[in-house]
Amino acid sequence: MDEKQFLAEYDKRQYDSPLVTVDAVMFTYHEECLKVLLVGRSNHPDQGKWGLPGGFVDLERDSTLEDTVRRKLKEKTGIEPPYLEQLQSIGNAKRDKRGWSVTIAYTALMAYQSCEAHIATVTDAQWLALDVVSQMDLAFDHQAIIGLARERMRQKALYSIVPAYALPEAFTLPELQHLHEVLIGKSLQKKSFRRRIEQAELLIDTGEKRSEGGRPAALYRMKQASGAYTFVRNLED
Amino acid sequence: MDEKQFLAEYDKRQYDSPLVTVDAVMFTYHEECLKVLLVGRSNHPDQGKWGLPGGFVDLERDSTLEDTVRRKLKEKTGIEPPYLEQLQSIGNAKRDKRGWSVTIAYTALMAYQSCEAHIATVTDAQWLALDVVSQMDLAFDHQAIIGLARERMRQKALYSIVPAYALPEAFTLPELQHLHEVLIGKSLQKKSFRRRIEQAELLIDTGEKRSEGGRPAALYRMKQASGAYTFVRNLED
DNA sequence: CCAATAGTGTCTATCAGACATTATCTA
DNA sequence: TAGATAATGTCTGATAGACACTATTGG
Repeated sequence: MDEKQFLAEYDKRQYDSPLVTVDAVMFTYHEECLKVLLVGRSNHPDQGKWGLPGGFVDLERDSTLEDTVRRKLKEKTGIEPPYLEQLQSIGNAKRDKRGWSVTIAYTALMAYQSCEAHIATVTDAQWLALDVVSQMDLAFDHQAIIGLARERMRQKALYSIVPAYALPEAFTLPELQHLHEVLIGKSLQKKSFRRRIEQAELLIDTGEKRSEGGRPAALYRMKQASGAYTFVRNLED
Repeated sequence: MDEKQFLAEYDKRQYDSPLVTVDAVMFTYHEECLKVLLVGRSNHPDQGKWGLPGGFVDLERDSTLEDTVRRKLKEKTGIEPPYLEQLQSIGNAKRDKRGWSVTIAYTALMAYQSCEAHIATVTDAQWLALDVVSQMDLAFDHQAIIGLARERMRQKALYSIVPAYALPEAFTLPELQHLHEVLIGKSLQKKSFRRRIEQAELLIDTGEKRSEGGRPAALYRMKQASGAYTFVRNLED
């Protein structure tokens, strides 16, 4: 039998295969704390619980897994996030009551402001502070997935400025530093923090300032490639 | 309708879902070069081509994705690899002629010697040098997956001694250094390389030596947790 | 002895940590 | 002016790179 004939006769329905979903851990930074986007589940299973935005791949509409995530996130936030990266896939027989299930989990970052208006119009999606979320009973294994995403972001905070995608396009260095401090879980030396960013020329000074009650801080925005930059030397853990 | 009833009536066959496979990029180090384990495909699609070991999740036998990979690798090599880590999932409508397909790709490392005898007994699996493989026409997108795995290992060589899992249990420092050099693609200062490993106390001196024509080199083995250790400062790229 | 390979001594350069000092705003 | 926050100066310590040197084997 040649391949053409094989493919013509192939019917995947005769093989049992796992459920396939994607889930996104969307972080932002607002009011000095890390928040994650949760969605109220309106369907079984785990109806009524909060969980991560995500869902089934639509074989017609999505041509890649990332299409699926972007589509799901756009439904909830109104926009596509400026940072989206695959986190990890979790697949086992127990995580979903409907049966053997695989989820491809993503981490995403966006500014609180860029979807504030959209979120306000819906009741089934909201930003929740991470320390509140960790006390909640979430759907499926979403609590564990959030834990994985958080740990990954913590690592990134040690060797990159990826967390900056959780801020508005223009931000101050003290603001970025505080975000890193929240992620890493300890305070940082501002001199060290500024020095490495300056030296790597990762940010552009917009020339504008923002005042918080003292000396106004310079507003910066990221250069195009800055998300991909990694420092050779990590901040201390 | 309550959840119990929902689950009783749920039939996943009514929803179209992607094919789900796992694939493993198994590296080893032998005769001064990096090799990857390839398997000759005996079935359509891409029958006759070489590809990565892997296959469909067996919903009955496997209770996690990792079970699937370990099972597939054991079939080909006779043993389970000492290092196995999820690499990335690739899912899109085009990568498999049978239709929308997701593969969860893993990177694995093992010593050449530990499956040499088993591999010799089969004709459909063999170790191939990476620079040979890169010229081959492999099944599906496996060439690209190998590229991803290689890049990940290159990164790990800069900040960890994970590559040591591609060596026999006892190995010499010059041997490990050369493996890192092959991965990174440039030569390293032996002083720097030794110093960081010594200082982090990652290896145990077995007391034995191995001679290669000059002064005999000390044989070491990894401590238990050494694979998880990351240096704060990377080797230069 | 020489050739080959393993391993050390030691200097320099880089960069994060620490912390004191200066700058610039508002009330 | 004081209080607050932003930004800089400068010293120390850790560690990677460079490279010369010594050590241990086999001919």
